[in-house]
Amino acid sequence: MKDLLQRLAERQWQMTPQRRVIAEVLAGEHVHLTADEILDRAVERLPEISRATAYKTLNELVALGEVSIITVGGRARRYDPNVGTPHQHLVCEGCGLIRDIHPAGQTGLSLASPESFGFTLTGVDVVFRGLCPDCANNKS
Amino acid sequence: MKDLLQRLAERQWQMTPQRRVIAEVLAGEHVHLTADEILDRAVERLPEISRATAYKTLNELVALGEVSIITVGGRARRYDPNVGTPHQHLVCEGCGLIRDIHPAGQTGLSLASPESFGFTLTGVDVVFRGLCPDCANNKS
DNA sequence: CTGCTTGCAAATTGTTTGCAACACC
DNA sequence: GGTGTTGCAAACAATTTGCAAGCAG
Repeated sequence: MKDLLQRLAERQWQMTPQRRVIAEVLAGEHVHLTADEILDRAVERLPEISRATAYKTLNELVALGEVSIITVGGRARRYDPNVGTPHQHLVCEGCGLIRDIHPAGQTGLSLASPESFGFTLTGVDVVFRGLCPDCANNKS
Repeated sequence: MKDLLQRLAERQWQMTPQRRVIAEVLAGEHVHLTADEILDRAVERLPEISRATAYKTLNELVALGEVSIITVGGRARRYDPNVGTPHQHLVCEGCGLIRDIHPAGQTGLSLASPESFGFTLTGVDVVFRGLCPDCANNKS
């Protein structure tokens, strides 16, 4: 799948320095960051970017469907730029680290119709929880 | 599985009027409420209960492992008293309704070891997203 | 008396919004 | 000049905390 910046260009999304930096931060990291972490990294590259702009940009990317929000326990939302590649998440309950999992086996998790209560299904989120090796060692 | 109040009594959890009301609200509803909704229902039964107490009580129940938090999109956390019975969630993206699903087929969702990055797995959350019949009809 | 629970109010955290200033065609 | 973007500060929402007062053993 194409790069986030490429996809945005194709969609004629108006590019600005602030927006580019946000998109670059999202595309460049393989973990899933909170809005604040994204802002921190964006500020390193472009010190005059403001919090409001970061939030507005992120919300727009979500509205465009180019980024999705994953909420796993913690207080703050995290943003996942990896749409288009179906994947699941593996969350460390110790340190909050989130890894992407690209399932090898059958992904076709679905719901039998008698169980679906008449819902029109649009997606499934799967989150594995556990302890990463580091946290497993440091635990009492 | 036993009732939440029974389990709490067995664990010698100190009972108070406020705590009982919170536990009753949790046990009595089959949907998953936010802290505010729980507080509203608790206030109906016990008007002098305070928000801080509701939060403290909920956090304690979570710490005890008798209630779990589910975070699905929306801003506020929701509390799930239905621990002990493995189940999944079906969330309406229109109105936020959450239903429990007790899977008939394969429950044993697991991770192949080459994919687990050395994590010690403790659980899996599965959330189906879709539109409930009402919201599907009212949609443009 | 001692320890845990409660309630108020204030603090924190995460996110959104109103609005004036700006940049770009 | 009009449309859309930015940044500040203030508003908001959800949750947590400090602390004095209350209750139970």
